[in-house]
Amino acid sequence: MPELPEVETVCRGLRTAMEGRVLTQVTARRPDLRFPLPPDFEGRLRGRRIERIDRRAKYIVVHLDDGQVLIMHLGMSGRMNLWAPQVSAEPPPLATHDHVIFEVGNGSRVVFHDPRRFGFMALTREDELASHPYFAHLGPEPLGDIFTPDYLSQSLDGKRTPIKAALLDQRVVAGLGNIYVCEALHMSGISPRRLACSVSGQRAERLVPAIRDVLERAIQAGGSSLRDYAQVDGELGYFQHSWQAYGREGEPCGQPGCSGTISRIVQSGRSTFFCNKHQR
DNA sequence: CGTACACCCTGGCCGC
DNA sequence: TGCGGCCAGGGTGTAC
Repeated sequence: MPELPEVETVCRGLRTAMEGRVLTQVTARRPDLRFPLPPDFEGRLRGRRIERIDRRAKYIVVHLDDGQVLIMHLGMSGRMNLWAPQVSAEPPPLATHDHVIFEVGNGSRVVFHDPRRFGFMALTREDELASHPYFAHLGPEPLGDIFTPDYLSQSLDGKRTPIKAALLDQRVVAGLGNIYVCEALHMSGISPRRLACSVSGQRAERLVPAIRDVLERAIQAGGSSLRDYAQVDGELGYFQHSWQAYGREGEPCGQPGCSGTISRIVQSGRSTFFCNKHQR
């Protein structure tokens, strides 16, 4: 159930398991993920060495030694399950919704598991990556240097949509999802219904660090759970985390000094959780 | 052009 | 226990 911090955690796990190693075998058990897999998907990956694994927004970007790039997206329910020979004598039996299996040169195995099949994989080339349809229109990384209060104010200028929707727009900032938008707005005291164009000045000064904060703390939590999970069952893609607003309808607002209650509303078809006392 | 909404798919949970 | 309805963390295509 991945948002940016979960994808970052998955990337870190995959790096450990795969970077610098050869894909000895790739098996796609069904060709129809969110989009059809590219032609000869297995053959184009087999025998390739993995040079580097990056994250861009919620995409996992795998650079191969022949200039190809494997792009993976976990969608809503995608996970990666790791297995290595030192964990158990035999790999666990394949389960329903285990769609793609990557076998790595050191004998370990990575399995893409995705019940809802909103996840997808694509192949492109290094020199076409930036202009690829998935990447061409992405805004800056929320944890990068470009994403500043000034940048945010400018890019929200004139937008009459609610700030909640604007922050989910990947052209404004790339990689924010429903949970962390709720959390960052809660932390910075901004109403999700406020018009995007009115988030500038002091509000933008509060919102940008709040976004960084919630993401960084979640990545830290993921990092520590990664160690635990990898030891237990190698399952990447989900970790326990406690939210201040998300999923807490009817509970007291946790903000220090606020006596409000968390409400749930629907904005552009998605749940928004917020405190209508301190978020203005 | 920007915004709003349906849709892709499966599973879990809740109420009857 | 069984079943229908509702919900879910994403991204895209279409209609206005």
